Amino acid sequence: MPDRKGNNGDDLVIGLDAVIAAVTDEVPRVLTVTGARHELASSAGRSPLDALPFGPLDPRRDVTLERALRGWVAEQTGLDLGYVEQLYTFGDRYRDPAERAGGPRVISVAYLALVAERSPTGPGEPGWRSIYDYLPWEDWREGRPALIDETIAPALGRWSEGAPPRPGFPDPRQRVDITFGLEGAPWDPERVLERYELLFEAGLVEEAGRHPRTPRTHRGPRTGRPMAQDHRRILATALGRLRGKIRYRPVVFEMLPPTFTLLQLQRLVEALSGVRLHKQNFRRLVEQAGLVEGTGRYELATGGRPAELFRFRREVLRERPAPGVGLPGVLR
Amino acid sequence: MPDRKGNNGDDLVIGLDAVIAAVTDEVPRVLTVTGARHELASSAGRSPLDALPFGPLDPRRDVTLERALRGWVAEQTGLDLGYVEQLYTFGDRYRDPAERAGGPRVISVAYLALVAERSPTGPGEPGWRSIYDYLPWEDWREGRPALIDETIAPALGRWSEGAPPRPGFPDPRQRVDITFGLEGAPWDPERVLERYELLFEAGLVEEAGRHPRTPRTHRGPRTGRPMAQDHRRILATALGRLRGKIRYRPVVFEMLPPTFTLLQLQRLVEALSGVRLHKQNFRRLVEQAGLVEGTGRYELATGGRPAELFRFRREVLRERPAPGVGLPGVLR
DNA sequence: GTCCTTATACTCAGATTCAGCATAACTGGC
DNA sequence: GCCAGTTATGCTGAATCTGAGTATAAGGAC
Repeated sequence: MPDRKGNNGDDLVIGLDAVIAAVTDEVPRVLTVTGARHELASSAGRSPLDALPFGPLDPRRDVTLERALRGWVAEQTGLDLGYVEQLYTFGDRYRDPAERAGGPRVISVAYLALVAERSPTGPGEPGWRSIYDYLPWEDWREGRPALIDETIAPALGRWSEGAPPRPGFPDPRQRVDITFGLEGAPWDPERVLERYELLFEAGLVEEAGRHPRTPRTHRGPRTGRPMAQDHRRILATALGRLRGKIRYRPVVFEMLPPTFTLLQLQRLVEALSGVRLHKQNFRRLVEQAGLVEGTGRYELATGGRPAELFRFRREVLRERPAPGVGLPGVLR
Repeated sequence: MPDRKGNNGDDLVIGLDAVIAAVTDEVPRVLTVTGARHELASSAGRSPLDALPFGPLDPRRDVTLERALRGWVAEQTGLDLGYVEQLYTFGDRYRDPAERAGGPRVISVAYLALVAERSPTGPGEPGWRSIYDYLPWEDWREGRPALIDETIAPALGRWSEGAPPRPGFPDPRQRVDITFGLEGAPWDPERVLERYELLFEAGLVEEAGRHPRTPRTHRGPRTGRPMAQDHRRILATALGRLRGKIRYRPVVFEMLPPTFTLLQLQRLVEALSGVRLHKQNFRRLVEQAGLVEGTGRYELATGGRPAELFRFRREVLRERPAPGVGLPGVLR
């Protein structure tokens, strides 16, 4: 594989970052790579950080950004991506630490891809890792994570006392409660990015310490597994977007086999949204939205009564204004 | 103003395109520029096309993409942008026709900005133009636009007969009906981009004819006012996104004066979404969502009973999971 | 068979939405 | 001052949707 850098030998590079998500064993996973090919500039002998798969754009050859992404993902991991959507373009200066050493400015166009998990192959030690390893406060399926009560809430409480009030934000104390669902405030599964950014501001993620210009971080406990560069921010963006999207577009079916039981579908949505759903209501909503149709075949290994196998009705994709799985019946 | 090109003298440029939207006189408008500074490469003596304001990124100086955008918008138009959000990054090859003549590959990060309309100042003849000049089929406030029945529907009908079936799409006839709300299908205000792309595929917008690789376009009647490059596609993306967003985030208040009547607010939402709303229900929804609070002052020049002036309750921005104006009571 | 487990059908109360009707408060014409 | 016209605002009843169950079905292990 030639090292075709999207670089033009000067001071600007466009990169394509991929958040490739799958769910197995009710764990939402993301494909990450580790190792030197991302020159992560860890000063001391720190172990190399996990990174999202990354590929350059070749302005001369790549016809579209998305096609370029599909191309190098296939090359590097052997994965043939199905559903792909553009997420966001990240371009802050110094988001790649190498820029400080005179490296080129790197603008990354991030994409979100959904696949049914398969084993990737290829160089760079790619592997599937739980998204909740990186964002452990996001999984509320077993109730509020202990991490929040034991670590995050106290640390944010201390931070909010000394935090300067910011224009456009309510007072920091209230902001913490609302963002993390404390003090009776409801938990909003979609505010993933807001939560990550609050933790970053409060110095509670390792990445915050890397930024020299960060105002006196309180150096509280570091939560979650860190990633290279701003990749954890990108991951948070992706999870938030995905959680929002499943409510109004039927994207989750991309992550399932052609036929599935309704409980499989429900567990998938729960894994991604991080909350539990009411079974009977979930079934009702999915069925009467016309998203699925029964096949007449049955899954027998349920541990109980056999479950009918359903398939996704692809027709609805272009049929109704806004179907989507919805989150019917979030249990509180 | 120095001609600081974001270009690095080589084969790749990052540009920032701005869709700056405002509403006056119940007409949603977009700020456009015309003229030679966009070297639109019109071969013959065609009049120069309207374009979105565009500025380069200086990789050495600009700290963030958004700040760069705010900077040159202020320089070029005198506008101080309030609400700004990143829209999408456009990077197809040849989206800038100058690329064919050996020009650099231009990747554009498009932003959506909302302002209360003011007169811009600056070079390049900027001006506010109705968004529905460019996308006239999107305004259903007076019922289905005659343009659809008289021109678009017949032309798309002819096209759909000869169109090749595409994988993942239902048959072309059905796709046309669903996308444009024909044959009893509901009109979905948010599918702006889908509609533009369908018209493009069918050769019903002028831009389609510019692409040499477009498969035999049917050369039907050209609808809507064309724009430079792929700017009309960007505008369609922006309008679709905005229509979706007002349903779940209270962004429209950025486009209003500090105090306003509920009818002003309703007319604004109607102008953007392109449909009429049920007055009493709109009022009820907005009020009980806690989005506004009365000021006790009244607007007398209503032509009838005076209307109370309200102000936006900024607190809700970080309060509730998902407020937003919503489209309560779309009249059918 | 009994017990355990999961699947699926059905119910019922409460909340929300839709579509109006009714009334209030102003202006302008006379 | 009264009337017609206009806009604002309050309120209601039906239809629909949602939340949280109860009840029943149908498999496996023993």
